[in-house]
Amino acid sequence: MAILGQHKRSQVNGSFRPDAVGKSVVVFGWVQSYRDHGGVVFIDLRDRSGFVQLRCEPTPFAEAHAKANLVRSEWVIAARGTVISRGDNVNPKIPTGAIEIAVEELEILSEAQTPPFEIRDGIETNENTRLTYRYLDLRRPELNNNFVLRSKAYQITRQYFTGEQGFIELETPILMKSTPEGARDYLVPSRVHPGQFYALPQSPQTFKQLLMIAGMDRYMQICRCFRDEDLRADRQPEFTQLDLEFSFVTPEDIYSVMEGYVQRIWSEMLGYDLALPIRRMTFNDAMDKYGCDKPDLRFDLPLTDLTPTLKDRVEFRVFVDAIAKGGIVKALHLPNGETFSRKDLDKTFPEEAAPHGAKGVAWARVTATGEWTGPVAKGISEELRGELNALLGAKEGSLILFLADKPSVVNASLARLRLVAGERLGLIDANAWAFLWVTDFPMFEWGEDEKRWYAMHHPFTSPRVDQLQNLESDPGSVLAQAYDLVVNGIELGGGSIRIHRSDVQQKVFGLLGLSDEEAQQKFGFFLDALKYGTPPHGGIALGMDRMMMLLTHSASLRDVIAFPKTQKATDVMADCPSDVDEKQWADLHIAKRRV
RNA sequence: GGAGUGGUAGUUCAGUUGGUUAGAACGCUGGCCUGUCAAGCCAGAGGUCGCGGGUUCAAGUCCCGUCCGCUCCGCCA
Repeated sequence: MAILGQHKRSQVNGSFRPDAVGKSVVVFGWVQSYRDHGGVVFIDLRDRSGFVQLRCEPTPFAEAHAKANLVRSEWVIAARGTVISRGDNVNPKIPTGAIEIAVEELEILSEAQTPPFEIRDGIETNENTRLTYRYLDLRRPELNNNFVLRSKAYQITRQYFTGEQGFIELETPILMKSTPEGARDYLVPSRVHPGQFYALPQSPQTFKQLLMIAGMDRYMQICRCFRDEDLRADRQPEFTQLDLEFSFVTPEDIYSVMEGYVQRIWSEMLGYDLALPIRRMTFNDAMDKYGCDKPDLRFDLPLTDLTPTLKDRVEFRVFVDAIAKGGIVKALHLPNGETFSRKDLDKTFPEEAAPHGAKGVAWARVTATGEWTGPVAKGISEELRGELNALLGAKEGSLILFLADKPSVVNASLARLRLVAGERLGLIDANAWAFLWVTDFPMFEWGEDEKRWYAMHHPFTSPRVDQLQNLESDPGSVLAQAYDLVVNGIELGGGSIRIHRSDVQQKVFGLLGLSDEEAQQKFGFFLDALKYGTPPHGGIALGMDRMMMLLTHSASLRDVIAFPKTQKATDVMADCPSDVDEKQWADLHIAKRRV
């Protein structure tokens, strides 16, 4: 007689507690492990919720016991029996450890091959093997639980925005128009229109703005976005954004709604009480003090610009040359400098800084009398040294790291060294949450390669209204009404107040090197729409994958995406991308190029 | 496009200066065992050393090329 069909599942396996003792129950699951004592057989039966121990004795249920002798790891079985107390044999290490199920009937639903790796937490397995057998990797409790949490976060998100804050959830197209600027598009060839292509959205940017023009007022979507760029531990080619757009708002209104959101999420997901308001810092301050636009503020260790102090007063060759070429000299002051060995100075630090363009890392150690030792010491007068000690707060035992180069290299290198040093000095509290709004980004950055301005955020971002007059005369000085939300040094999201005037939008396109004709061809529909009564509006998008990475303390995005891609953007399980039939090529009017 | 790192049993790894039959742990298979819970004890099976080429009397080990995973730079409005 079959259990499935005759009986309903009583409860999930991880939920059994002493109050269930005496109940007749039916459970389903995978065999986590079996322990055959010759007589009694114990089976740990796992499902998504955890596992419960089954006890199979030869009498009086001989048939169930005989089947229990056959089962192996990862077989799928059903069991019917009675919950009993374990008496003196309680296992305090597991939630269901006070009880077990005395099995009366056991049914084998599915046998299983021996899996290529054990389905347990804490098993180190090659990423390639894990991804090839992703369905088995996902069966591991730790990974499995990430997706239970992800589902919970989605539910809280919808409740907060659509249930409480007046947003409506709307969908935007996946097949859309390819746009210039920004990341490389994934393209989809059109069968109906030979030689023409759709693009997958990098983000639904223009559509959500059109929804504001359409009077939707507040829009929310948990949407998939696609960018055909190279991958990182925190970057996948397809990823999920919480996409939001608000009408009739200032940045303050958006900060306020978002702060309420992250406070709610961190509270309900982790029981963490986030103090509001979230700290703010301008882009310029972030670059100046921390060398990057997403500083990890779980610890301080600020950078100090020494250029004005050193200019014309220093003989150390590297500094002199850098300043002469228009570069800068910045320092990272590390208290407890004795933590760092000569090997760190000669090898670790230069190797960490090199990928960011640094040709070397100069250093000085500070003695009890305020003297310096190390390569920099010679070129610095006693007076200047005293000034620098005061400026940096350096005292006995301090280590000072110097970088001299063009600003981009100095900042990127020292930002990296700051993280390395913070970690080595034990300054990073793994349980801390350092939230930060980075504000006042520049509108444009200069691109040397094509000798033109690029939008730092995106082309729809509004400049500060009081700087509109400088848009053409001095684009580099104009600040954007843009903001990023940073958590522990990770960019969780970003957004801006948008341009809602057709003439300003056209002017910005012009600055980005789009002729009126091109602008009309690429964005004509959008420029037209702006002319039909556009509410002032703005929005933000949060990376849901990155947020789950933070909430689950995962080291990689792959641990919070069910079916992620490898670093070469492939799916090794399904073997994708792959060849397609000649017929498909023909249907799409595409010819293979001879290579 | 570039840099680094790894690829040896099903899994994680060790493998010395190039030298006998490539090892360990876990897993797997069989046996024993009625209170285990990462069960225990006994026995056993299991290898294209990523792939191709080269040097050598001899290559897991050295050289060249190539493929794949991961981390990073470039790239990511």
